[in-house]
Amino acid sequence: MRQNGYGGFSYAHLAKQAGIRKASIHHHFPAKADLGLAVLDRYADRLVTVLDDIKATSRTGAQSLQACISLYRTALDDGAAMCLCSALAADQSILTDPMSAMLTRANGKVIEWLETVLLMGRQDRSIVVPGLPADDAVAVLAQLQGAQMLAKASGDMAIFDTALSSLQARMSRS
Amino acid sequence: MRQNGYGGFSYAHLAKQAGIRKASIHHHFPAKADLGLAVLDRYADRLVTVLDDIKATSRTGAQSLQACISLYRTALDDGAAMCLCSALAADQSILTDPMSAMLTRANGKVIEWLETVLLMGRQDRSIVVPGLPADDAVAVLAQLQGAQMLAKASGDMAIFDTALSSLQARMSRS
DNA sequence: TTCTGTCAACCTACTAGTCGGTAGAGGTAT
DNA sequence: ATACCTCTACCGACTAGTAGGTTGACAGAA
Repeated sequence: MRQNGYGGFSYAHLAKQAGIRKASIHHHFPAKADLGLAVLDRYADRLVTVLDDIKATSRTGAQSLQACISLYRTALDDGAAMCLCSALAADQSILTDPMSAMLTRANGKVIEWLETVLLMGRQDRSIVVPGLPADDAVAVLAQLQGAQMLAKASGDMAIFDTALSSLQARMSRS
Repeated sequence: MRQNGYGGFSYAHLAKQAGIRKASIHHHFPAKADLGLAVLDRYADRLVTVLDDIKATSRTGAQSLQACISLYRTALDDGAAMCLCSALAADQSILTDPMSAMLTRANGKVIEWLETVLLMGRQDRSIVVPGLPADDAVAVLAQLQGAQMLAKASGDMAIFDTALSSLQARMSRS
């Protein structure tokens, strides 16, 4: 799903990779939407866990944000994939309502996390936050996801870091 | 293509909307990739034209950038669609090489335009440009495309403006 | 121990429908 | 006559999804 989007992967393709038959997947996930929802649910859970781990082991807000950026760069996987939330956004028109709602919730969780990190960074003077942290958090997520898209589209991973240059400029080295 | 991506639209769907048969489209565009390339080519041309028009009728860099933001907001079409370059990025894995190359070129054109606008804005003091305009242009495009994605994913168009808050903060009112 | 029933997991084989693409007939305007 | 365009009818491959059978592990009773 992260490589080809929601409409771009099939039970047949999945079955071949897993070494089982299509029907066996249908046994566990009757409809494609069930599988999609389960994958997104697990993804959102894991993402929150990783982000919370980052915050727990970082001393400054900038350190947290830097680790988050690295996470999104790694998720690019040399242009093969992107963050699931970005990949699903493009296929939003074919998503079921539960999936669409969970996608919004997942994005919301990341935005919340970014907001706390920006607040922390403002307090410890490691990040420059011009406006409301709640608004800026949305802007940062947009820049992260947009950077992934530009890098994936061109196949040039260096674009990812360039697209985050204005964000890096707001952070102090540590 | 802007609504459902490259893999998400079909000759059958297109034929029904156009009121002709599938085969007639194949007469003009033998393969789907031919149609995709033609659409992207025309899109890139028109985009450049519109952007140049904007620059010609704007007095300051900020005015140009503001008009560009409006353009991307309009392109969202209440969450139904997004910029073709963003829509294609998600389907990058199924794009033919010519399409992929043209996508990169199209993004490059926009980045070039943004760079000149940022330079202008820096000169007339209407935009704050922290680092290299060439790098910042990539960052701005990432933020624009990311803002579209977040807004489309949630169905809430207000998210688009929120995601551009940090960009707006760098521009002077006019 | 051994028989029996239950259950999840998996399989083969199939459905209806869609995908991109093709062959060739027929119409139409120059 | 000859391009040019649109059509009907079709192809093989693929899509999600279903029906029904096989396997093996486990639980309880004789």
